[in-house]
Amino acid sequence: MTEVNAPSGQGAKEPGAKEKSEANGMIRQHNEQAILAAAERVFALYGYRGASLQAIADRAGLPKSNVLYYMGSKRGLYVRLLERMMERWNALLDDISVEDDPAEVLEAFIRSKMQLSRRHPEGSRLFAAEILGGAPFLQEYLSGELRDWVQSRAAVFREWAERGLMDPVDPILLIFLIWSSTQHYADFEAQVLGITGRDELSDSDVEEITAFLTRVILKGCGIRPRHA
Amino acid sequence: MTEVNAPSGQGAKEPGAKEKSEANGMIRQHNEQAILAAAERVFALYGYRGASLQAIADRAGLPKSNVLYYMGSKRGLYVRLLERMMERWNALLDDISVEDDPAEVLEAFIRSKMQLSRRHPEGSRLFAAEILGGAPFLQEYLSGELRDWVQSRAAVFREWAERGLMDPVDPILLIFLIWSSTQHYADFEAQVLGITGRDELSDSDVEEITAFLTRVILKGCGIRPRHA
DNA sequence: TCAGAAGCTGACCAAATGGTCATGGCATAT
DNA sequence: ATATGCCATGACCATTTGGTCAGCTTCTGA
Repeated sequence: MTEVNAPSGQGAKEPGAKEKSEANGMIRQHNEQAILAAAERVFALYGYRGASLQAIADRAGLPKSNVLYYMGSKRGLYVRLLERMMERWNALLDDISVEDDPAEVLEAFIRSKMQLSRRHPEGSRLFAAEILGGAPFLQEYLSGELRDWVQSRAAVFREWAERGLMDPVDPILLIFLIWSSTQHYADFEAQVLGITGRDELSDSDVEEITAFLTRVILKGCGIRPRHA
Repeated sequence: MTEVNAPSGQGAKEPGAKEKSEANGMIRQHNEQAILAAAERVFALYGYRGASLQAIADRAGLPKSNVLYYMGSKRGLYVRLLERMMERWNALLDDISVEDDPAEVLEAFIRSKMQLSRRHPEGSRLFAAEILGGAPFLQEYLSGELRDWVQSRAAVFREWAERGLMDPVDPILLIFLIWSSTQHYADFEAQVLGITGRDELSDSDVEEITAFLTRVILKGCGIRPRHA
């Protein structure tokens, strides 16, 4: 269920997080959204420790107390953002079967991962910062849920290889290759923009990158570009 | 010259950084090394803002004052680490010519980049954290020196493509692909270990990864695996 | 032997940190 | 009107931050 665990200490009471029956005031929803967006940006930029509630509050246009009022604590806010990002991440971990077409599956895989990086660059960077810092909050998720998912996907890839539909490459390394090469365009955006001399990536840039990665990776694994 | 520029403010006097003629005391050298190593780790874990001099001092086994005494300021220490990392990085940006063998060049490229991630994981993560935070200190380097290097390499790749030695893929995207897929094993080490269930990557693991990346990327670009 | 420099560090500082709380505003239901 | 509950926030707190400095020890050269 994508449960994020804190490395120590138990959760404090969080007034804003207790489901509020329903019919949340619009003001509340609006403010919560503003805080979450601001926090995602600030945490992504500075990491968990480097981020300050003051900076988040400023960016959300609210007093610091208000942020605490809604989110309870810095840690709670951070965990909530991580969980939101893990949900997005999980949403594209769809199921596949040995009967599917390798080319189609891998292309969809690359494309949806690329879209995730593009649609939620701040969230992607937040995730990256968390891993970079040793994944103190996500360790359990990584070695649990996510690991299982990777293993099951790897089994399918291996079966494909045995049926001669692709080269017998290490399927886990292949997954890492796809993750890293797509994630790169969110996490290292500053580098990409600096080197290419742009000030942002357009939709067509992203399309081109997706096509490039699909082409090179599929060919590199000996997958014919489309089923007949 | 790999000069790192601060985003604002001018450098303060740094007693420890002024070249000390030569014959630096062994104590000094030892302490400086301890501080640099500790700082690299702490900055990599928590980012620039999240890192505290106290944490660095503790890890180096020295009082906080001593860290300031050697390094002058937090900013100075950080810049120095970035410069050291950029030097290592530059060391593997060797020259190539259109006459070289594509397979050899790309394999060496992948291998040396992989070695960098392996030999200096903390430095790699420090670099990643800097880029993640928008590259406030490295922007100039990225859009200057590094950009030039990329462009010159790209020209060679294009020429190879025209001679039919490789597919006509976008050379810049190819460079990004190699950077991201190798960098991944330093920056996302926590994820890689969590998913594979190991507690560290052995030399043979690294060798296997290098072989995998070389194989897939070369084949993916239509480069025959070795010159005759 | 001794003066001066270099190495080192505890005490201290203003500023910023995450978090608490008493209070005030403002709707709706009585 | 008046009471009730949520919304909102300024004032405040202990702790930690990066950085300074006076004064200590240790080394070096004459």
